[in-house]
Amino acid sequence: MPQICRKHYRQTPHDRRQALTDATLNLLAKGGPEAATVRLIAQKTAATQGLVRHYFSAKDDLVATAYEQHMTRMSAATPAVLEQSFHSHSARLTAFVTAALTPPVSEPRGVGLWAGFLYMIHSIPRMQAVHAKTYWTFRDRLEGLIVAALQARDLPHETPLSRRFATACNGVIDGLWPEGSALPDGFDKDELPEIGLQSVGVIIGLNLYKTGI
Amino acid sequence: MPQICRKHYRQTPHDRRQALTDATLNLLAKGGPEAATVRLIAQKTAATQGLVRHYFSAKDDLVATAYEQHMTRMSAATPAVLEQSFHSHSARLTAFVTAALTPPVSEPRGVGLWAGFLYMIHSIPRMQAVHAKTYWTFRDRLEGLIVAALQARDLPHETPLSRRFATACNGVIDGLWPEGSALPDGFDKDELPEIGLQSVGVIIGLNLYKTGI
DNA sequence: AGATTTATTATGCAAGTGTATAACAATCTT
DNA sequence: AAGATTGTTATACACTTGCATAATAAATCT
Repeated sequence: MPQICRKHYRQTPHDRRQALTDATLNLLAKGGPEAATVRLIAQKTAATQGLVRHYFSAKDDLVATAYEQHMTRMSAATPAVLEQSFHSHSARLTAFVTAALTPPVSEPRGVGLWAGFLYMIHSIPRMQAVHAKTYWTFRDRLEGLIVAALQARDLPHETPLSRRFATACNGVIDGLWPEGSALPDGFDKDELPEIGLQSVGVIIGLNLYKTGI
Repeated sequence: MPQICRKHYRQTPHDRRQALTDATLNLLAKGGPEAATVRLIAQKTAATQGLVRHYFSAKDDLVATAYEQHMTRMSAATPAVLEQSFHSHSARLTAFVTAALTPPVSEPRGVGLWAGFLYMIHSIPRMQAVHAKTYWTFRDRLEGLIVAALQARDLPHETPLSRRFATACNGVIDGLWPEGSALPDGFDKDELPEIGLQSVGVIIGLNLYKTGI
């Protein structure tokens, strides 16, 4: 039934899928689940809705894929700072915590995405698995850094204690960045990272703030 | 055009509005913005969509009213524990923090609601105002308790320091309860409140955990 | 008791939603 | 170069959404 078709460019499947998931994330972050319609996603990618269906079996598939991609990126961003060499284990921990509380990891977009995905985490098993995996991975990595820092100073670091430390510090980190996003004008630029670093330090009993020893 | 109307019961405007906002909150918490449709809300209340429109000028009005009501309840629940008498300022602070990290304040529902409202906080001015007000009120109340507890022990409590303490402690509180909700099986029952209390204590330099001195 | 106001229902409507399908264009195979 | 495959488009469909309206029941007023 379609009579006239314009010429069109053909992109690689990888680029198309990437563009679609990116557009999904952008729309979700800005306007929530209600804004991320298939038509809008297609439009932002200069594609058509039919194309979306061609690359993803359903909308849920697209959204779950986008979530997976986002979490993977986030998970990779924070530990990336550990690639450098540090003069102490405390400095490594400091860099890690700071990275988690400053852009690009702690961008306002992230809160919108987190909120937009929250319901689906409960209903879509695939997303629940991704969430759990990334959360535990992050916390375990944090725990490892904490243990190393404590060990270097001959401080107690046995397992149940270190796990509590990691959970608490993770809570601080997860608690601070939404504040800045929901109340953009409520805090100074560096206020939240500073507070987070100081809190993490005092929780585990090391002075991380400023000195980084 | 309607021919036959069944008998119906007439409720007080207050009850009707209350039932409608309650149903809105329940649906929002469980299924997010997409699930909170006018028809479903009406159905859960044994009402019709026309009634919704009769009591609320538009869906935004209903949702904003529901949010306002939820936040008001939450704001009232935590300070309610302060009605009792305490033998020390530290004990007051301990009770306050504990209340904020245990049900009914820290119920799983709350996270869903918070996530469901997040976008609207940005787009609907009325909701932004409610959010900002309740947040600052909570933090200020927390700061007041912290100052009192520090003062009683002759510890430093000047303004810029106490504000940082309050922001950090608020971050801990806000960071811990979503964890338990997004990963229901990940933590023991009392684990998060304990960790929160210990963290808050160590941040301000008082041992709140267990002793409550 | 009759009139008026308010609450409630039933129904309708235009717009938007995700999904489905068939025609067409670009690329790959041989 | 012809055929097969796959990417791409246009269009249609059934369904849901929020909102609007007219009829009717219940309550209030005088």
